[in-house]
Amino acid sequence: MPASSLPLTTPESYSWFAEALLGWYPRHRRDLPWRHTRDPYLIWLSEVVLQQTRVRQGLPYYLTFSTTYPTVQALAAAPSDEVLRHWQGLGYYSRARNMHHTAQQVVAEFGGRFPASYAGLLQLKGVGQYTAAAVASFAYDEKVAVLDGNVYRVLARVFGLHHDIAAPASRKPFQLLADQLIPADHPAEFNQAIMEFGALQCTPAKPDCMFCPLQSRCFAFQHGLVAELPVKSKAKATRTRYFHYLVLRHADTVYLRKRGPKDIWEGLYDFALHETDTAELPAAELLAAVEQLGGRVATDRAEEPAVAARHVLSHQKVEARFHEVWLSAPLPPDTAAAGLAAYRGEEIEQLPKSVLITNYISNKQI
DNA sequence: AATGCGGGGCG
DNA sequence: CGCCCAGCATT
Repeated sequence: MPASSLPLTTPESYSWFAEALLGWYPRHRRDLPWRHTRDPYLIWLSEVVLQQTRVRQGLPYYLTFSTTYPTVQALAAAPSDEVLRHWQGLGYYSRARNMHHTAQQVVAEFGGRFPASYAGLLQLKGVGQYTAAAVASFAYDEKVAVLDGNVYRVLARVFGLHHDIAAPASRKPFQLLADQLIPADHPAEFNQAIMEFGALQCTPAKPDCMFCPLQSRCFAFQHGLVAELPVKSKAKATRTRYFHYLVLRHADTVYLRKRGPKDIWEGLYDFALHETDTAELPAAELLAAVEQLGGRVATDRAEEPAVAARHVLSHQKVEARFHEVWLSAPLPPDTAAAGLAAYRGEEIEQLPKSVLITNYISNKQI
C-alpha cells in the first residue's frame, strides 16, 4: 500500500475538506427529528440510541423515548424495568441502564441541567468521547470533532490513513486530523456533515465515488484503494453456547427471573436456564434440573417436545432449546435463590426480554 | 491493550 | 456467511 498522503502542513491548507462537506451536506442531509432541537437532553438521548446502531433501526426507539419521556426529569422518574422494556430489541442494554442512571444523576446533582461542556459531559456514565463531542457540538456549538465509524472511514480514505481502526492507539492520528479539519465557525454543521457523508456517500461497501465531491482529492480513489481502506483487523471468532430453558408452568403462570451481571442480556428477564456443552439435553438431566429447583413435575400432562431456536450475537451464537415443563405445585419459596418468580401472561408482556425470549413467547402464545 | 456487549441489514 | 453500524465500560 502506498504511504499516507497526509501532508504536514498548516490547518489553513485543509480548508477544502470542510468546504466540500459543508457544500454537500445541505443538499443531501436527511430530515431527522433530533436535528430540529438544541435541547441537550434530546440530543444526548438520540446519541445514546444511535451508538453502534443504524439510524433506521434507532429512529423508532428515539421517537418512543422522546415521546414517553419528554424531559430528563420524566426519564429519571421512570421505573428501570419500564426503561428497559422500551429499549427491548435494540441491544447493548447497558446503554439503557447507563442512560437511566445518568438521567437520575443530572436531576439529582445538576438540577436537571446537562453539563455545558465536552469535559463535563464526558464525566457522565455511558458518555464517551464520541457522545460528549456530539452533544457539546450539536447543543452548545463547542468546537470538538466527533470520531465515529463514519469519520474513521471518510478520513482513512480521503487522507490515506492506514492505521488499524480496530486498535485503540489509532484513535490519536485520526483525532489529530479531525481536530485540524473542523472549522471554528461551523463545528456542529461539520460534525453532522462528515457523519452524514460517511453514512450516505462514503459507505463501507460500494461507496458512490463517481459522484463524490472529494473524488479528485481522495487518496483512496486516486490510488485504487477504496476497498482496502479503512484498515480494520478482524475480530475474534465467536463461540457457541447451548442454552436449555426450563419453561416452568403452573396454573396460569410461568416462572421467570431477571438476568444478572457479567453475561449477556443483563437486566432482562428469561426462564430458568440450564447451560450445557452440547446441543442435546438428556431427559434425566432435564428432570434433575427441575428437581434441583424444587419443581414437582405433573405426570398427567403430556410434555411438549423442546422448541429449538438459534440466536446470533456479535460475539457468540446461542443455540437454545425451550423445554416446557408443567408443575403439579408452585415452586417452593426458597427458589428465590435462583431468582425465579411466577408471572401471568399480561405481566410477562410488560417485562423487558431479549429478542430470543420474545420470539419464543410470541410463537408459543403463552 | 484487550475483551464483552445486540440486533438488523447488506452484499 | 462476514461485515458494519452516530461506542462504552471494564479489566
